[in-house]
Amino acid sequence: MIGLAGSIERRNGVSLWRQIADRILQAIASGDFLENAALPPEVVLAERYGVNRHTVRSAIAALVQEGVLKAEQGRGTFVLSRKRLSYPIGARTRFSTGLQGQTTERHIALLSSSTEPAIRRVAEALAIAKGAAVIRLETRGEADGHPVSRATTWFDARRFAGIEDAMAETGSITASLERFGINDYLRQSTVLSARHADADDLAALDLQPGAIVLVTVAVNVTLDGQPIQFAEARFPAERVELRLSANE
Amino acid sequence: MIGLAGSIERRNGVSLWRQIADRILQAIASGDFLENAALPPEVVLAERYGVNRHTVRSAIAALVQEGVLKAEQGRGTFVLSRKRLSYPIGARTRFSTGLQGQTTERHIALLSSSTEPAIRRVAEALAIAKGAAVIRLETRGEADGHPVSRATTWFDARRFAGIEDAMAETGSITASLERFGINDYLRQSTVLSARHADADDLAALDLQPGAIVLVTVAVNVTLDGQPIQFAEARFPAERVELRLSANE
DNA sequence: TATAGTTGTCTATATCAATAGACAAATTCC
DNA sequence: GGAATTTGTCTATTGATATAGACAACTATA
Repeated sequence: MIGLAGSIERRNGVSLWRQIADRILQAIASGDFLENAALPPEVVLAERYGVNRHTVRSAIAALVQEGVLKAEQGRGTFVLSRKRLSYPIGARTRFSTGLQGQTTERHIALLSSSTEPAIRRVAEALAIAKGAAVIRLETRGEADGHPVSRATTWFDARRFAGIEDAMAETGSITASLERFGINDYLRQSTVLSARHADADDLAALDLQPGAIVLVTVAVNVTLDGQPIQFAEARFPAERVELRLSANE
Repeated sequence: MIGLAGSIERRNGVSLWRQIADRILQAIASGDFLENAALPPEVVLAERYGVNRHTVRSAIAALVQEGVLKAEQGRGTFVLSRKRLSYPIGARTRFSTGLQGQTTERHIALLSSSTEPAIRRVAEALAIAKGAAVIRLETRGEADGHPVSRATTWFDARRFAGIEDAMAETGSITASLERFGINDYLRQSTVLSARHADADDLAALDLQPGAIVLVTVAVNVTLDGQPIQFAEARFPAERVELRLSANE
């Protein structure tokens, strides 16, 4: 459904207020409301969704808490935050350059790093032996101070020893790979899915529980096709959309 | 998070049993369980997620209802359904050819059609005047008898008058466009997001309420760049993943 | 200054969600 | 046959979710 409409389901394990909050977020993110625009009054929303006014209030309260809406007694409820960020995905997907023009500042924060044996899917993606040592980086992408992605990245530990230090210093995957003599790389494959955010995502992305994350699982390769990086990234669906560009 | 793990959130508007059902679905879809494999016993799952056994039972009951699991008293609970379908997206995205090899039969069912004035976003996408007549098709993609997508598609009514009949006959967008002299077309842009399924999606895709859908908004163009089709498609996240291929 | 329109707060009630414990029923395996 | 394991059913209790109605507090404007 496009727009604010679409009906609401009961007894599904998702509370009515959460469903309504989702709808409102969706409408705002799709640009159905201008910034600072007033939402329809609570009574109208309640009637539109066929629920009690208090239920609508719960949804609004959650979004106010989240910083998306601002309620003013006597006046109305107003939209604070803007459209979703549009994150481009293609052969030359790069975090920083992808958000140019939409944000003034962006970087990748290294949350933690570790060395571990590769589980099957990591080993297959990187074309190394199962159980071989890999470096795992836990990172968060930030734009203008807001978290926009949460990623887990694996590198072959033999080839990229110390890449965690490079990441911590530079805040950029591209810059870190340059230190290992890789000046260009391509995205070989991306697989896309979606799910509810787990506790880790919620904390790192500053989400309200119940939020949805888009999940990309990707392999980056050198120009001659050698896999160098395997990553699972989570994007908050209410703040980010993914744009697949035909060119590149 | 990769796997069955990842913790559970309380007081978020999404019930615990729904969150656990999501996790189990995710794990099955990612291939963590073979077909006919036994799930860990309820007591184990309850401990793993830190909830009461009855809560796990609610999650399992929902999945049994949905046809994903089968519970047998005294024996265990078993996985019925298979891995997710992997739907490729690229410059030459086609419904039928994309699922070749994964399914034996697929077609697009026309649910309804209508002619209406173009709203702003449709007009912009098709590069026609706002309010100009467009044909809207409501369709469902089916593979081996199971619904895998639900789409709303718009065409310029002047250029594609009667395309709804072609769709009803052929069950294919590609075949229908051929009747209008279009033998090849490219996907110009795809924008990807995710949200909870609304009532319409739930019914058309045979989903349990609370399910998540992946949403693609795409424009198809002729080889010389003329927009011919604008579409919003919804895919059940628990049954379909989107694969972005580097080539094409 | 009234009045209409809006958000905020309160009380009450019913249903759903989650926990807790106990035991029955079916299966598997010794 | 008997023990261990597993799912199925039942009762009871607590807190979250949703409905209902009434009224207060604040804003804008006629």
